[in-house]
Amino acid sequence: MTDHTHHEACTNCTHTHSLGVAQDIARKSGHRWSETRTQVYHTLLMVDKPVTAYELLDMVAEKYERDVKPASVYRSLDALIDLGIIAKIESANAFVACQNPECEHQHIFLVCDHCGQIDEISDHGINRQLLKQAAEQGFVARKQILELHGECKACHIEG
Amino acid sequence: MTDHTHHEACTNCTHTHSLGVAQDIARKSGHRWSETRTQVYHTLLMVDKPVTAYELLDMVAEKYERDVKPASVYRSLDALIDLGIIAKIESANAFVACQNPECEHQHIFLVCDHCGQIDEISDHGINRQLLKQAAEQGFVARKQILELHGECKACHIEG
DNA sequence: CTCCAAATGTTACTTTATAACACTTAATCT
DNA sequence: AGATTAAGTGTTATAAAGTAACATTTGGAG
Ligand SMILES: [Zn+2]
Ligand SMILES: [Zn+2]
Ligand SMILES: [Zn+2]
Ligand SMILES: [Zn+2]
Repeated sequence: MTDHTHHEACTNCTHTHSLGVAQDIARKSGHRWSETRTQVYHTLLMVDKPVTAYELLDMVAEKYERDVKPASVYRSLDALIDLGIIAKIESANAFVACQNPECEHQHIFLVCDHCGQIDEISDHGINRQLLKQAAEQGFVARKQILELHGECKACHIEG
Repeated sequence: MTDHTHHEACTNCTHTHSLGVAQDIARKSGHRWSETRTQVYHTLLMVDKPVTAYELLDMVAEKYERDVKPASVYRSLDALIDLGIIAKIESANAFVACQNPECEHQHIFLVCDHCGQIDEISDHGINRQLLKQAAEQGFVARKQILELHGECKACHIEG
């Protein structure tokens, strides 16, 4: 219970909790945890906006001074997606940490094409309605990809 | 008015109408039309399911016996998307002809992960609701990417 | 028939993502 | 603590998806 070495690396941020949660989720669902996954997830938490796998690779490489390779990053990303604690923005080939790892996750992403920042809609009614409509057409939906592109509040006011 | 050479190429299918419509839409919106666009669009209409740009490239190359290049295919695809007569399935890096080119197009795609076929939900209420929710958070949405993955009716029955 | 912006042909390249296989390690069980 | 082993990583190479740049051609308007 005291062996949280991968948490101790970061003393000046608020993500230790998230990392602990991530690890717990991983163990509960039969996945292992690892140094690479910690680094990838922690970096994603830090940037707090969608980044591509290769951008992430560069960040991890610099921050942890290692020569991490694409395959490793993609493997970690796959695992984190499996755990439901990060998500891929399909329309941007980018990855982002979920805002609330413990909640349901059929995300509705609002992607600002101006600043790259994203927000989420957390109205599960829409998710349910989609499921229902699909079911009425005989379609069994397992995953929803919902991404709106446009301009966020901040960018819209400025621009 | 009699110069529809690019239509006449196909005598045993029902797409001549769609091709004519496409051409009209293109002209109205200031785009030109071209042989490559005809071929790309016609091939997409024929397959009637999502295909990647490179699959499409191979089909066009074989069907029209030409050495078409990626850049050309992508250019045509971009143009056809601009016209609103085809759509990209972001979560599959694939392209598909719209079922009804003349209608509004904020598509809701149902992608069968088993057979690759797609269907659409045509409940515009969902699109409106998304727009509204986004607006309430100060987000101005210009484009919606809505893709549900799962199993279509046919595949679900078969098991 | 002329004209020229729009589109294409071509080459080379970037970005995104995965396969294969030897090696290492996290978690479990003595 | 030490052994066990499936899960995960390192590494190399390559596939798949998409774009830049620039010379050439062409759709369609006048
Ligand atoms: Zn931290
Ligand atoms: Zn913005
Ligand atoms: Zn035809
Ligand atoms: Zn199916």
